[in-house]
Amino acid sequence: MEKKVRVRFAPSPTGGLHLGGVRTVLYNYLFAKKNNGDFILRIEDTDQTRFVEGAEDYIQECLKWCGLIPDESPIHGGAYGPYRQSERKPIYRQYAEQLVQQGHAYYAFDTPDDLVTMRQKLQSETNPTPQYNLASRMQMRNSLTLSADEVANLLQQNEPHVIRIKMPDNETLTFTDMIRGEVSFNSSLTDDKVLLKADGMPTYHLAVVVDDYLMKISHAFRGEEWLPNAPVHLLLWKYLGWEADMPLYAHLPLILKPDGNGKLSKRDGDRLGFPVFAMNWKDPRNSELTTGFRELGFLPEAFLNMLAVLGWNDGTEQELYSLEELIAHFSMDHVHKNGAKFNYEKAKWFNHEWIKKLPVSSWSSTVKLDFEAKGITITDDEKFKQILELVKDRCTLLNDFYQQAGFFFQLPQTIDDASIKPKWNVEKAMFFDILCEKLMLLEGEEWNVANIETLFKQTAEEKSIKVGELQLPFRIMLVGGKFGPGVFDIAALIGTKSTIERIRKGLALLV
RNA sequence: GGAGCGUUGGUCAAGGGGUUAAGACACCUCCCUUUCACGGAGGAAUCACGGGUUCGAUUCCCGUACGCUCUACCA
Repeated sequence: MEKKVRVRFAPSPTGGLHLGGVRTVLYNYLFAKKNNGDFILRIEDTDQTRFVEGAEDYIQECLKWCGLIPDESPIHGGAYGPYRQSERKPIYRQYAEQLVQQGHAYYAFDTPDDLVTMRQKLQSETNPTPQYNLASRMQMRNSLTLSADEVANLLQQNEPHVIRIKMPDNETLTFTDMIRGEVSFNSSLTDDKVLLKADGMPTYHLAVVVDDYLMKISHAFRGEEWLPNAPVHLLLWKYLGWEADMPLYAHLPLILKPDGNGKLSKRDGDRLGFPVFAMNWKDPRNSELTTGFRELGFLPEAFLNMLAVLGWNDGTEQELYSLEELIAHFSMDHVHKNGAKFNYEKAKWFNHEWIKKLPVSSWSSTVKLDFEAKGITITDDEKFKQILELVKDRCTLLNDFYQQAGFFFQLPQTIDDASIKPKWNVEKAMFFDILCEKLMLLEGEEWNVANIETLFKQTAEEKSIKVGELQLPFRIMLVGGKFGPGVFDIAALIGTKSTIERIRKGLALLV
């Protein structure tokens, strides 16, 4: 019987959702969609000490912004709930106990101090990080070394304990990774990982296996950092008797820091001046705010597109993909094996391309919000869109529009008169005076780009001044600096009154 | 230290025994534009090293180097 493709989104809510996390979710999503499968959003909150208040909602909001999950929360829906690991505690205990009974796991009563002591005792030049493994387990306080009675007694007395897997001696464990092909490990080299913690919560190792089985997950994608732990998971599937149902694993390459080497971290973003989180994240523990791609003015389309091709491509020259196109083109065998350095310049390029590609109406409301936050009220939406259309070629981020188009709605705050003054003279002042008078005569429909330009050039000719020498002063008077679209376009859009007002203000400043 | 994984221009990368080794970002030059962009034309720049296998390796194999990840009652 063919198994339905079912993948999971399993972010851990320990604060923020970084690029790698979103990309893992994205590949999960693309693969599921491509194969008409389901996906499940599961919250891995097994680590209560790092679990952060509000992070769960944050993760959902990020994924909604990206368009990867529908508006109604999938955490609470679906047939395989509950989806929070903290709500599944009894389930994990049951399987952990089962493993103990089968002899594949054991109770360990060692205190944290005991572990430290063991590590110190065993530490040597050739073994800098001693493990709780077949070499040391028989010297520890566990159900392998204690008598059955003692163990029963300790359990009876609620003595704090964990359940650890008993790694077999010298077995070769092999599995096929969707990206890397056949990978094998020697079981002796992995330690006896804790499966169930003293607080009754499972570790990731137990939880993923149990959840993946119970939720009938067919494919599991996760970061490459999990590869060394795969043998533990493999063994668990085997010991629990579920080997036939084990999902296909894909260990995704890491996203690396742009400079130097190593995994990209939040700190790198702060240090180098770019975001690493999808959205703004305010850590409730210290009120520290980390800016996200969304708030910086990224389009979700661009964000996803950029992430998708950082580690995957379809073998063609295409670089711009919509979500639909990604679904159509995505294939796991084109996912790279090696990590990729994140390049913020390229990320911005993607955003610029998407600003140009998407209709203005699909993002104008976001820009409108930004304008309003900066004190500009938009009353005429049509005109607003017209303006955005005019300046979008020179905007890389949504937040750039304020700089590129704010002057359409308010007089320039400052005038870069230093750029005019060196070449300013009486003749030019007279030109602008005359220009104002002439411009005032243009009424109604006559106030358009072509007429303004003609008038401007005619007047320049009459005064025998080169048009080029007059355009820069005109621009600066209108917008305040050396930026913005064509001067005549600007004049046409801001209207007679405002144009003349700005010229007069400029002239007054240049006297 | 050990294990696993990786290594094509500065970055992202295509290709995968015979190629002028695609393309994109960034960079440089020029054109367009008397702002800045956009757009157009061009340029510089790459197969980590050493051995095999082969008529022929960037491509396959083995080593070496380098990098990364893991080596927790974190995920």
